[in-house]
Amino acid sequence: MATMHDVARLAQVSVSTVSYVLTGTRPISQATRNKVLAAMAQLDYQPNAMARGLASRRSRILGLLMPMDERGLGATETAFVTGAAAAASVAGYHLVLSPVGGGNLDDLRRLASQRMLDGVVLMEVQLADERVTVLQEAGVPLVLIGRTGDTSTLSYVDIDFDQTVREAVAHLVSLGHRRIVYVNHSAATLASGYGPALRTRDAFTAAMTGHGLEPVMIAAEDSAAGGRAALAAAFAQAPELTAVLAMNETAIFGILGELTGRGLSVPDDVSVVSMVTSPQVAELATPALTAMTSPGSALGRIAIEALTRHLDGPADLRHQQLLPCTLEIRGSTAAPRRHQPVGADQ
Amino acid sequence: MATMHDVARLAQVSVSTVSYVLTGTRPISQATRNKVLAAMAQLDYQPNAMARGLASRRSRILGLLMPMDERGLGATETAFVTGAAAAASVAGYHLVLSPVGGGNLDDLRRLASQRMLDGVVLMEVQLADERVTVLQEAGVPLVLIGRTGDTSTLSYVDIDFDQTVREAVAHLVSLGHRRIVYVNHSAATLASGYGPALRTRDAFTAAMTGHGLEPVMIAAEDSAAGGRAALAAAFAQAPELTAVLAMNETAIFGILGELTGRGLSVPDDVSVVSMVTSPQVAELATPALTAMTSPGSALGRIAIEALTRHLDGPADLRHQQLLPCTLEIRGSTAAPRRHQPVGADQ
DNA sequence: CCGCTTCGTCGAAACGCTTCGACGAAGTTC
DNA sequence: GAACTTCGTCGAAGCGTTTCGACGAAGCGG
Repeated sequence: MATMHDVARLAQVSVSTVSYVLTGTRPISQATRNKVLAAMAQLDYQPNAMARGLASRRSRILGLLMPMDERGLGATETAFVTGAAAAASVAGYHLVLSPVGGGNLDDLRRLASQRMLDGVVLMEVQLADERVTVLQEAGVPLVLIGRTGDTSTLSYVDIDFDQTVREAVAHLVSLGHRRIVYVNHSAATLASGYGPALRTRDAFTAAMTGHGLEPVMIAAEDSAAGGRAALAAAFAQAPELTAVLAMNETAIFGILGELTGRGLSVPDDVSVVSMVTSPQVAELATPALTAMTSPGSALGRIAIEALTRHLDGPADLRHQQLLPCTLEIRGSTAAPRRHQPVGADQ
Repeated sequence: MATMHDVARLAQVSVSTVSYVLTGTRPISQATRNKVLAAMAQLDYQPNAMARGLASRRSRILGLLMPMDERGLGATETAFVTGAAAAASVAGYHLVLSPVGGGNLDDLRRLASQRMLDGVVLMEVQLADERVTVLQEAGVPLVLIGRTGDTSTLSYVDIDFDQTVREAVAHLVSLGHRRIVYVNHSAATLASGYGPALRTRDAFTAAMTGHGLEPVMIAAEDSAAGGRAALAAAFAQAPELTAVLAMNETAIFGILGELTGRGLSVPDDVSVVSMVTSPQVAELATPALTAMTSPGSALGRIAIEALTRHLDGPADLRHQQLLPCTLEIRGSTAAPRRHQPVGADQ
């Protein structure tokens, strides 16, 4: 494996000149540059990443920190990852995937102090997330996917849950639905401070109230069975419901199954909108689900772009951006079969 | 940030002694070791990964090379990734996610020559895969998930498609099915030399022939529509079919939809087995799919373990292992409604 | 044409670690 | 007790870059 010395010798210049050609840190005459470039090509030279990292104190490696507590990633999280990987590659960075659970803060501290990561994207951020503190103390540049409770000082990208819920509700209301039930994540998830669950809850209340409707909400365990149970609970609480808005990607197939089991047809009897869902999953259902499609890979990409801009550029600006999910109308929503007269829900 | 020099000074020993304490390369007396350890703790010392990598010529970084041609990863591929990430973390390695498509072999060459990766796990291996050659030439230790055509010299982990298909067919046959159709990936995918498609095709032929049955196979595009079309083709070719074995995870929901559309019930009229499927996806269908569950995260884990063993251990053995998918019986298979007399299919 | 900046290049000192050879001090062997 | 080992430690030489100060050679204003 050729080193810079070899290149310098062959091109008959000093090592530093070769370095300047490579990094562009100082002006080099065209003639010299060509000599060096030729020598590099001839020797098939590739700079040694470790040496470069040591000398320059920048590894050109970014970390993607994802908790692995739960069993596997959903389609949305996977999209974060692939989007981030692609963007990092484009920006000339490497992306290391670090499964650091919420528990092992020490591992995180160690990782941050190793000076291997130029910066970090943090996934699945909780409203109060200690990992943020640890990383900030270690002085590692940081971008969140998701938000903490106090968003003032940090860079983040997140889904615009407010806007997303508003659009979903507007879609259903415009079809004529008045009695809409929101199926959220489980009570335990809510209690743990899971941002999306909390924000959509509030957004749903606001959106429904805005339309002069009563917000009905049910918590569902993250499973098909949870979905079935939630739907039963929903009917108990609001027998005349005509539409379900579901945040819980895992539960939604249980909801559909239970609906069919009760002899109700989708969308004729009950309309269903799935929130923060990937098209792939939405297409799996029969009928295909009208869904708020999450901007998954865009989130990953934008997070990485914000991070690299921060690292490469001189400006130290923080980047805060919300992306709404986009409404994709498929077969699971329609006007309610029997039009509910306005006010019938009280 | 404290360096080794700081530790050495505080502990009143030489730098090399500190290094030996850290790496265990040479014997160090207990007294000295304790002094050093105390100094490290007091200074909150973390070794600098880049410096260590440069000096030792081992980065403790592994690469996971996944092509990103297609739109996103399926649940099975995602499981590879998370399994690999977790295993790498356990083994004390970092895992970088490199989206190197089939096209940019130069990128791969560059990556391999940067000496940043101690070893590499290659996903989505084709029967004839140039990436393998490139990596071998660069001298990068390599483990495949999947297999090339010539398996003699390489380390790999793969699904045991033979065994998987055999079990799936045996399950259906034991229920009384005689007329079984295999829905494979698209003709284009077959032609491109996609191993799983080719191996399952052959395995299906063998398994059916072994039972004295005629193997009927259909290629389906990777989409719900592709599944619908495939099922139509299947009925054209074998009107009396009572069971479908589907390799194509994407197409299977189309198959189910088309079945329902034709007024056929699953599993009463037609049984469906999904091959190489994750439980999450299998649970999404109604009824939940009987499936051959892919050992996704185990594959990722084992690949990484084989790689790290090769790197850390002295033995230079190659690791070749096949894992079968496991049959998980859910609601989509049953005995055919009208028992087919033996030999009815000729 | 003299002092000034700018340009292009060089040599050398880091960067923070590993590893090799060396070398006393002890312990062993006859 | 002389001749060897073994043990524990040290100093120094890398590992392959980047980066800083320096320094001739031009280019330029006055």
